[in-house]
Amino acid sequence: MAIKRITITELAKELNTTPSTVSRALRGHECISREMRDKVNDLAIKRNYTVNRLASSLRSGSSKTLGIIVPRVNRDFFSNCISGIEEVAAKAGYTSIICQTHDEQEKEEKSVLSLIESNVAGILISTWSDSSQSPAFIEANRLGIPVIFFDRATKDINQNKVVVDDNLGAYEGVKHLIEQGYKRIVHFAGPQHIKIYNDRKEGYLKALREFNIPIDKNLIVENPLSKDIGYDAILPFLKGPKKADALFSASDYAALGAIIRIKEMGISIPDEMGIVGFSNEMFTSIIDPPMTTIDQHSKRIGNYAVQACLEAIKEENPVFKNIVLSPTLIIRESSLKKPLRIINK
Amino acid sequence: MAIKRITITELAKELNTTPSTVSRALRGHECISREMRDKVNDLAIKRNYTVNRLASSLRSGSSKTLGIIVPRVNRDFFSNCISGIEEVAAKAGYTSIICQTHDEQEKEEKSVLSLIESNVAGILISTWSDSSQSPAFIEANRLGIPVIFFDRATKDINQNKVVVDDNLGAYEGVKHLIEQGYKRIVHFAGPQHIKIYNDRKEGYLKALREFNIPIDKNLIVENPLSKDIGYDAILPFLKGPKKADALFSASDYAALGAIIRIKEMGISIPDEMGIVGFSNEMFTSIIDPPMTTIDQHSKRIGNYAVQACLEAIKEENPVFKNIVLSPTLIIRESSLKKPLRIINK
DNA sequence: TAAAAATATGTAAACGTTTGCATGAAGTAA
DNA sequence: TTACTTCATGCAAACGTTTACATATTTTTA
Repeated sequence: MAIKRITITELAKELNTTPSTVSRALRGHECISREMRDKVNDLAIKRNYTVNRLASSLRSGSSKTLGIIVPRVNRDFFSNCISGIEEVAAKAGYTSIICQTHDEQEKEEKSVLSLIESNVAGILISTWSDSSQSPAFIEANRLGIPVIFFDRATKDINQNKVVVDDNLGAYEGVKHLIEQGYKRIVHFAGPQHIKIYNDRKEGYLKALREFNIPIDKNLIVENPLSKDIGYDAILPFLKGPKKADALFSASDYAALGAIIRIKEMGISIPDEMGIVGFSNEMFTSIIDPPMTTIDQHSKRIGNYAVQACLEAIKEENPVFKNIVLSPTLIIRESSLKKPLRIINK
Repeated sequence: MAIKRITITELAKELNTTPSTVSRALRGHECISREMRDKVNDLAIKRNYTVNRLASSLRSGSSKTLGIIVPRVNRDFFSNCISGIEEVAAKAGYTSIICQTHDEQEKEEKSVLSLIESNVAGILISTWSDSSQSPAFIEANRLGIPVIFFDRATKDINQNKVVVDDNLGAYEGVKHLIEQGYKRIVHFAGPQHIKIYNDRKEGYLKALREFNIPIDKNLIVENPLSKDIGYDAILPFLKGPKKADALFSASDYAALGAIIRIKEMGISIPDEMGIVGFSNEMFTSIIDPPMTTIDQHSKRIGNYAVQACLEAIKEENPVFKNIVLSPTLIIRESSLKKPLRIINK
């Protein structure tokens, strides 16, 4: 069935020249005469020649493929990062392989190894963070394959990172709640071994301290932050001794679950309960009420990450980069107790 | 900087044997003694050996990589298809390269060519449909690279397809609206050169005919079905001579835009206006009111598509497959005018 | 005990490129 | 004319595997 693809050698034969000349002509090597270059290119088009990247990469040792690893592609945040990466990568002639880990560390390890096997030129990863010392990463480092952590970065200083100032974002969000008059603010904190969640919690604490609001550890819930978990986790805070008047969730999804529960209980948002989420997922603007959240400039993160990666690929002795973007608070109805001032759609 | 990776040849030297033996041992060839096999595997692990897939694929001519092309990854429908594909693909030892076209035909062409250059074993694609005769696909066919169209399939009979019965889905959705007592049903139809949108329109017409509801062409709007477009497109039908009492949208996103507008105008859903969307995007269950929509079993589509692909890769003289799944109507509040009977969450 | 069969390993070519070096032709300077 | 450049192309090895075929060793059979 499979017809063999046409090769450089066949083109060469047909033109009574050699593979090396054809190869050089196709890549626009300047030491090939204009006449020969045109002849080769014309025939290549006529014969539907496509380069065999396997052979090309194998010989040249450089692969024009980037690996992207994310927990899952169907989060707006990640798919926007991916768009940001591909945008820049495509311009530089790179293709990308996308892997999903579903937040499983084992899959992350496997993905990295698989990308190494595929000879990627660089790896862009957003996931289990503290794994920068796991065997797969050590191997990537040993082989000189640059690894760029984006969003969820390792604490390790000697790594390339593009992150958002999560601490600042959380601080802004909580400060906003406090300014709106909320006092007992629940915090849905993610797993604390992941740096972003740790930073968000710190930002939460910082805002409370600054406004002299006593810190109540009972208000801090550490959980994996899914919609369903949010739905359950908010319950203890809706009445009884632990009753709170606001929620700052480190994830929009968990906040969503909470909102569903709160509405079911007939509690009013934002009057009785203010809500601030994190990530500016698409749904936050369309639910009822629209949710205040923190935008992380996901696409820009992708842009910067791939730029850093391409630089690291080029440079001989690359220096580790640490790029920090400032997030933006997007205020919507879910946290606007005071008379309405600004609403960003 | 880059340290060269360890090769099969170096393993061979260290064991005083040859590359061929090592190669066979690593792949568990049965003609290698157990003793040798163990020795090789132990050393490979010790030295962090990873196979070089470029070399391997180049030599063997088979690549264990699949190409996936979708309009965009951040649609629940597509990301679920992708999960469905990867699930099965990973089990069979395949990696996948994901490309986004953003609904641009040129990007689709480029993606296909790029996948061919990357020597993928097969291509799974959901996009501009009628391009099955474009140069890139002809080339893929010529090279014997199986192409599986999923969801958005070409009309061309001689192609592999995994689709949902869009006609049936639309029919069920519209029938449901009629049974609820709605009479003037607007249809947001997508671009009609895309088969799925054409089928959905046919399903809409079929239901009307069956219930003897006169077909009013003014109620059919053909547009690219984004949220913003839906927001604008519903306007003419909310008052005046064209006033309608229901919307069947071929896309959840356009329906969402319409809902936002309808609520802004103070019109009640579902009492004054019933809504049915298409695709069961995640947000349809959480907006207010929850939207009735049609689930396409996206993950299953992915499963079937990759199965068909793997079969086509194996077989010598593959037969074209045409798999059709039945969609499921998910009834929620947006279309329940009559006293509530069933609500699927 | 010789021959045949089975088992384990080695040899060398091949996959389609790229690239350092060599070669030949044409042009320029002395 | 000779020698030195410059320009365009060819030669051949290399990238890291896989694999058909050959060889060497052991076991079985007559």
